[in-house]
Amino acid sequence: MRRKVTLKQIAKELDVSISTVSKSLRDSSEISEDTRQKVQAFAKLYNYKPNNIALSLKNRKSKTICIIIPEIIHHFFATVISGVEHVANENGYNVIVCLSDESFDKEVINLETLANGSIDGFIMSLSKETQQKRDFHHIAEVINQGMPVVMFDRITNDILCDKVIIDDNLAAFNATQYLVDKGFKKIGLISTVDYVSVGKLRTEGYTKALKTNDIKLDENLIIKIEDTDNFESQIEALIANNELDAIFAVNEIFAVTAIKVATRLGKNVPNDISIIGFTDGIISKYSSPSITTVSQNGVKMGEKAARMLIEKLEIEEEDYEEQYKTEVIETELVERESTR
Amino acid sequence: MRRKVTLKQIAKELDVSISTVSKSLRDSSEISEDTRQKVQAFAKLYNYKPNNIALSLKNRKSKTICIIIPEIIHHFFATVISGVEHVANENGYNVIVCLSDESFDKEVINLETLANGSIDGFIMSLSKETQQKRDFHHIAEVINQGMPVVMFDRITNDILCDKVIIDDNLAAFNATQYLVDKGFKKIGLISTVDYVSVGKLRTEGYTKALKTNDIKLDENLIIKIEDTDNFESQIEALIANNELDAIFAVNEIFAVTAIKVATRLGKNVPNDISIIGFTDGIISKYSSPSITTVSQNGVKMGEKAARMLIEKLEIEEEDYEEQYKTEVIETELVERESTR
DNA sequence: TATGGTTTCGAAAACGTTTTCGTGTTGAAA
DNA sequence: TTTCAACACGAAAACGTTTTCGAAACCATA
Repeated sequence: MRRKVTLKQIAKELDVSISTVSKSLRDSSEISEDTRQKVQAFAKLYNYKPNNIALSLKNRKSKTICIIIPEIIHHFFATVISGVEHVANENGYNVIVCLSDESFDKEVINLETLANGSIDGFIMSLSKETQQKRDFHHIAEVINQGMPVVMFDRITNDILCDKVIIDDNLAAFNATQYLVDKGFKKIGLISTVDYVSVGKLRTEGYTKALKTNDIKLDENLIIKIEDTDNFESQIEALIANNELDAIFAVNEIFAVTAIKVATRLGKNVPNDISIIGFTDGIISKYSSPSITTVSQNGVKMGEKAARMLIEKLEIEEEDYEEQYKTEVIETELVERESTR
Repeated sequence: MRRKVTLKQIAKELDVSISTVSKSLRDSSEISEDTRQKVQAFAKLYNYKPNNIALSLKNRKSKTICIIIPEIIHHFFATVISGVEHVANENGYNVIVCLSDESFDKEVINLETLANGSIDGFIMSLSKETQQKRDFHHIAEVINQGMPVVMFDRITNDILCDKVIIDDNLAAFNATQYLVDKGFKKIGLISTVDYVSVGKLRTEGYTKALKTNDIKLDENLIIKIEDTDNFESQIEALIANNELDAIFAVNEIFAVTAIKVATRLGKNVPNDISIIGFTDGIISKYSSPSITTVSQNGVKMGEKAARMLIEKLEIEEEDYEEQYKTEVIETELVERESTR
């Protein structure tokens, strides 16, 4: 076992100073060709690599960014990570992944433990609990300490920072309009409780679309799911008690469950009932029938968020001006088999 | 904007030495009750938090571990991350996630850039390319530098280190046996090319089960998929050209695709053909019919791997003895609707 | 020989901690 | 008054870098 070699050891071995070694390795013109080569050869032989931690301390930047997400199991978040990762790596950054598990406390802890030099900036999507409590002081604090934060997808307007979102409202509007255009009038909505920002926005898009088309809003056709455990019965009630033409579900799981329940109730998808989902994940693709859905490109969101963050990080201190952007990523309606 | 406060600043402000401040904050008995309270009050007021990087440099450990996986989009790997993350956090460690994208080069780069002080140890699953090349020098190197590595799922016997796996061979055997017990004789296999370690092992389990039951191995019933892009046609050929009773697929995607293709070919699953998958992911659960599958508990694997790594990390240098374990995580056959 | 300019290198500070060791001050005991 | 422990604190080293600045050493020119 060979421990990592340091500048000091090389210096001692070659009987020169640490500075000389450092400069030689960085091809400084201060050093004679002779010693430079000698040092470089030795360093190569012993496979010298500068210690990242020491560099971080010296430079006061870690070249690491942190992404905090509510759940990694969500395919959407996984794709975001993947986008962040690629852009980060391209620019010489590492990525620390933290999971809040939809918990406010874990979110706070994650921010606190990492905002002490370990990382240069955050990319995050709010936990459900945080959105419910509307308590964002922890985020305000790190921003106040001069650490850039980029929020994506589940954001809040109470915090000023860079953001990357999709136009949930518009996307939901378009999805609903798509169903209306097909001639459907009784369109159900499977959404989440309102404190989940995206759920609320998508609900608004749905209602707006109905209103635009002079379709009367029927509260009975709307369910807002809180608990992710036993929502199947709620969906079953929705479908069984109403003669629906179509359903708009605000995520994949709800959509695929709706298909399953409908089928079980003897309704054929899409012939008897059309179903549209949100998020173009693995489920939508591989479900039978495959699901028509609003595609929110997670990879693109991640890439964008990472780019925005890194841009902020690389601005010289002096040139810094407080100015925040909100980028909207285009969504797309992917037509598949669950609608006719 | 308030920059982070350091010991030095507190010391200057309170007109004491840095040592005094440090000791006060760590409740050292060397310091008088008086100054201790004064310092602590001041530190609290200015929200002092020790700089992690400085601590890392001092302690020569970063309290961070890195997990390298081939793809984050894979639900299985996402669950592993989640397991690693929880155990790591419980023990005060952070997790850096790196993606190799199934590329040898990226794997090498990831190892190299992080093995310089940034992290204390690795948890990894080999990329396809690495398994194909059978080149593991990069891993041997970091281990040789004294950095603990735990491999999981896609491992190699060429490297000595802690490992956590499932018994792929046995699990595949059991899955196949399950089909045999149902009375099926013509059982197809949808596997991956042999250099993917788990694919090979699962193929072996399949053949062993057939042999054990005196069923003649028919090479025509086996396909090994290399390219993940257009495998659907291969599966279609398999099903169309053979009168299969059942299929064993070595992953979810293959299984769900088999269902889709079979259905398209007019065969009912499970009445005409039974299908069994591997990995209890989101697809198996939400597919219709839902898929009977071998559940490999990713969370458990991640937890186990993290525990093994951290255990190695916390051993005192002196007590260290080179000794490696391979932990086998139990698998389970989850019966669902795709088999009868 | 004196001057001055290169070339080549090293000392030291800095990043922010922790910890060891030394030292001055106090109070009490002799 | 002297001595000695206990107490309270500070200086400095260490972790591994980079970089500034100063200083030898050398050479060439006047």
